Amino acid sequence: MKELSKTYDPSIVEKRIYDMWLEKGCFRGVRDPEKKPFTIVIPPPNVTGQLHLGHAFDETLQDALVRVKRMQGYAALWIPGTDHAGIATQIKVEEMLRKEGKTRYDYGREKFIELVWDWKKKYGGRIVEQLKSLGSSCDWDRERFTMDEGCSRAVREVFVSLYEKGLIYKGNRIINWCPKCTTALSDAEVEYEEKPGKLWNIRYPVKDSDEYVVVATTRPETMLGDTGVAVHPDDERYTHLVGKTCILPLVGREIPIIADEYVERDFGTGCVKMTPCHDPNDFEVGKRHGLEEILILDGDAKIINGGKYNGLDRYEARKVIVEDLEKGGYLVSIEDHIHNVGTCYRCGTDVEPITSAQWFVKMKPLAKEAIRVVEDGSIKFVPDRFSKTYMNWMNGVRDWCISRQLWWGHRIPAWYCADCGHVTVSREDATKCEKCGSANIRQDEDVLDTWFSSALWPFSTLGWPDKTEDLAYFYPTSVLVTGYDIIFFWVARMIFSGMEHMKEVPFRTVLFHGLIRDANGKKMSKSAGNGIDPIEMIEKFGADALRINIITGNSPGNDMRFYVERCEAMRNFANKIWNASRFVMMNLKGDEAGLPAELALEDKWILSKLNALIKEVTDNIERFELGIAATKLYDFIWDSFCDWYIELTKPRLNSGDEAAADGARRVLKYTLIEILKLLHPFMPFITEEIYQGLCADESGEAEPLMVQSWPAYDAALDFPSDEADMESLMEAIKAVRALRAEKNVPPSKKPAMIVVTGKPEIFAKGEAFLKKLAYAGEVTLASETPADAASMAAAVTSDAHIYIPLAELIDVAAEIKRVEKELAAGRTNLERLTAKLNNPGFVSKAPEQVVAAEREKAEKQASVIAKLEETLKTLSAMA
RNA sequence: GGGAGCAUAGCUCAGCUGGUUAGAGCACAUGCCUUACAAGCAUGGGGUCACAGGUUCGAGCCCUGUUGUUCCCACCA
Repeated sequence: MKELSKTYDPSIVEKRIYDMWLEKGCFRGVRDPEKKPFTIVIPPPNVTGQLHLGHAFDETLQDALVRVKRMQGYAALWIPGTDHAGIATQIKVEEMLRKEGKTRYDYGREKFIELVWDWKKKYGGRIVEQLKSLGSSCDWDRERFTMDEGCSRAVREVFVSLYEKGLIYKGNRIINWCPKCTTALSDAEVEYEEKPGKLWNIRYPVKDSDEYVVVATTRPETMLGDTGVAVHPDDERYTHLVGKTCILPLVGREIPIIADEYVERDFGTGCVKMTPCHDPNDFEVGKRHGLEEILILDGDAKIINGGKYNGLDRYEARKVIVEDLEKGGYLVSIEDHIHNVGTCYRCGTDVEPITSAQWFVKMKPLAKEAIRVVEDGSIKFVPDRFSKTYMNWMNGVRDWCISRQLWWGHRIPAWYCADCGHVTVSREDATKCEKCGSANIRQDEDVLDTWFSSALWPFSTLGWPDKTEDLAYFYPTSVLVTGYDIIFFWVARMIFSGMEHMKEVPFRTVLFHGLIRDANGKKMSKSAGNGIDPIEMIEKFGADALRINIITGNSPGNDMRFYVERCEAMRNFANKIWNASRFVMMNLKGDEAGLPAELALEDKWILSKLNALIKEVTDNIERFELGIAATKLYDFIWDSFCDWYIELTKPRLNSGDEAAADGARRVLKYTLIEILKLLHPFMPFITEEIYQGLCADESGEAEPLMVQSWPAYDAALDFPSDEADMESLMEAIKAVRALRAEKNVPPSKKPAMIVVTGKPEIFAKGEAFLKKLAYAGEVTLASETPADAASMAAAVTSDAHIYIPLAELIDVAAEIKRVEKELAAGRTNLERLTAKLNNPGFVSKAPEQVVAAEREKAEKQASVIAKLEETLKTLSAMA
């Protein structure tokens, strides 16, 4: 045993404990045929990122699960790593260059990529260090990076194999384009935002006629790319115009009027301008009708192919074009219109739909298995409602645009032959065209979507595409813990990737958590300045306080608000545990091992409660109800153990009866150790620190708590009747305390107490407790009401009637009022219970236990009422 | 337009399979420096569990509807 310092200082302890775990290799995931594997892969944070509360939430849940399973004897493995985060990282480095007045083009591709790697080496370790400060028990020897050699090989293998299966293709299609990041985006990377805008109604004259059609648009500049006007085939207003052409204002181009069912007759005029290159629907219609495709925006969203408007930014062009339309008499009206604008999820810029040659993953065939495994429960979502979200998306999934016009990322392994035009897609870097053998080939400039590599994470981190032993042992992973906000980006893509390449689910269960918001319920963000830095919380309150704060009071999938005050409360909890442990240890002799042969009533009470706690907490964790488990631990430790049991042991510890004191010491130690084990997954540092002190041998060493085995429920430690007896005593103590508090009797005043009870054997055991916890002087047990009862205050419980002579404090009138109030409440309750018990439906249909419990309650209540009535009678006689 | 969540104490939230008189933290009130802890102890006040129906012996929990609120998906130009 080693003495604990007077106060707990997490900033010193946490570092030391973490290093100890590392040094002893406690985090290592080791294949063991005797054990069952339990695997978690970390959702890789952006390598350039900083730890925020979202990560803290994520990592804490994972760490708690891994630590529990490790203690339960699984071969637990938690694989850490980081994501190269294509756009995010490239933007960061480009921002750095901009400060020097440079762009990536000043350096060129190769040099720029080198700069990013330098940046990664310099700052990539930061987030990893921050994860460690949380106490994450990752196997750091297996740390991975989505662009390391192995992951890159996996990406290459997946790309080529999907290409060979015809599941990856290159096509000219409408994609989302971010003009600021100058790259294509996938559908998932576009965030829609409702913005107030305008609807411009524009008149398009019909050729060789004085008729015209009026079309509406929210983006007038796109008219430069109009190559048709569409009406509904059954719309009689326009049937005579179908087949004719109109003259595009300002441009003068002759464009056909076509009929297509896509058009809603009831919206606006029922005429729609067709801009195949800049609207996904128009693109489809255009394909059906063979409309010309005219691209009018370049990568920076400046006008091209637009005559005099060329070179104007899209929004400048909009202004000028509206002015020109008005001047030309083409503008019919302008209406206010709220519409959903797609914005880039990385930079917030409005995205433009643009036709462009990009690489796509064909989703329909891959979705099939991905749907099946969630439908048939091979993968379980917690909470289950997210499976619905997932299904909706997967059922309507569209092809995934995977090419990005960036430099930082996995370059697409496709080489174009300048001689024969053939595209060589290859696992090895191609040096010649696979068709004509020409060396005049050039690799595709684009890189893959970041999420393409993260989709492979559950198996690429285990060595795939090699058939490694790790892969055979640890795959599929057990649980994936992540926020519901990346269900499409990541979870869905891992599932179909796992099914396609491993023919097996990537994980059995997905535990979704919500977002952490600020105290006002707003999303935390740097720009809003409302972010709370978890590192600051750790420094101030300790990692354990942050962890348990995040875990308690939250149920799976729900968002939570972050309150610094709660962190403080949990720091206080840590302090409580610390001090309780100090108390236990300062009383121990050091030779206590195991439970004593003789257990006192209070020992049986705490052990029985502990036993129930073990069962419940284990069950809760099994069901991923970590918040409930943590709350139960909090209540047990603070209330049952500290506020009651420790106080209950004090009489024995100080009694001078060595056998009795030894019994108390053993139970204290036993219970504390069990508590430390149960709490360890949630508060790993402080529990380990205490355990190291408590269990240190002569050399000052102890096996780490984190590798001890998880407490088990033990039927031999169930003492239901002793539990009830103890609680009867506690009830009496509380009643006396309440009485004293009401009458403002200070603890220094220790009046005699006469306990009238039908259960003297219990109260005989409880005499010392009444003295210690209810500040009693002399305690006398009696079977009859004392003759001078009228001059005493009385605390009444179902098993006892405790008379306290506090003559000078007795205000008969007030006492009568108090007793009457209590009596009224008791009668109301008894009526309720009686009504229930007289209800034949209840008695016949409710389970026996429930009925018995209600009956017992009624009996107790009746007994209390009788006692109160008696008291009232004596009081009345005095008045 | 489709889907989902939430609505419980002054505030923030728990409430696990329907079963006491609905809990916690913070805040509030009163009294205590009781030899582990004032970052503490004890006691107390505070709730029509959004509303309306229904199922059930029994509903905060299950069903239907209503209102408010948040989010996701779709994108009628």
